Amino acid sequence: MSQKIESTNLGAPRVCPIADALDVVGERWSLLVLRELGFGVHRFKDIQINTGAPRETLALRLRKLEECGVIERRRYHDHPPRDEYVLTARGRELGPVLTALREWGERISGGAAERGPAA
Amino acid sequence: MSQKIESTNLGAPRVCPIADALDVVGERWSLLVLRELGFGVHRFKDIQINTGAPRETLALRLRKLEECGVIERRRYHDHPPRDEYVLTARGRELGPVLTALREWGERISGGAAERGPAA
DNA sequence: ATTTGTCGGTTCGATTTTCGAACCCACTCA
DNA sequence: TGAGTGGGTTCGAAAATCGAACCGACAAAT
Repeated sequence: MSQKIESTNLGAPRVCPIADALDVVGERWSLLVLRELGFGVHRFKDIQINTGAPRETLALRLRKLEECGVIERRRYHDHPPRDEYVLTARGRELGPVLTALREWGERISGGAAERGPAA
Repeated sequence: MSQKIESTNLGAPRVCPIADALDVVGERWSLLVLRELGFGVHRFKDIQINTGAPRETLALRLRKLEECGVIERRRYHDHPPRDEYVLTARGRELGPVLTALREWGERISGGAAERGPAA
């Protein structure tokens, strides 16, 4: 971040791909959901326990991520209908975000690193 | 993300550096604030306009980021007291997160890339 | 000299989001 | 048969965010 960018005060919020990305994955729990999928955890109950997300919020997040093409559902049981969730190619492209967050998080907590998704 | 990780259901949310990182920067507006500082925008009013954050929320975020050692205040005027905000070394280490988000955001929106902070 | 405008907040009620408890139904298992 | 599981949904409570208004110390305009 040594590159200096002119401040841009256009009187309106800056239009920026970072903001676009955060519109999709910036809500509470979304990135942790994606972390779990990357770890190979795909079922609602498991995602819910591992992230700590409340079930309704998790259901909302999964729905939104699916609508945005980041994840998709796969039926693993028909009676009753049971879906698991997997990353799409687009979702997998968020790997570098998660990796960067993990590396920064390791620095600030200085704790034991947990094996995470490789970029 | 080709590496397969065993699911871990310990009955409690997973302890993970990603979650630690999101505790610091995962709140609404925080990463956009850091984006602005990386762009060389340091003053409250400018950050506020460029991010679109409401002023109270922005004040809260700046305070928290300062407490977490991600940013610091610098006095640029004494009467009245006026501070601007700069990234600490720790804050600059979030560059890869912002870069990864930008790159992903560019993919999903397919729009014109805006010059952003270099990692 | 006076008035208006700017800045960086703070205050506060309204709105939105998140949360936790309870409920639902279709199964599976003891 | 009754208890448990899974993936939700419902709903009121709690928390977070928001937008409007206010504040005081200046600076700029008149």
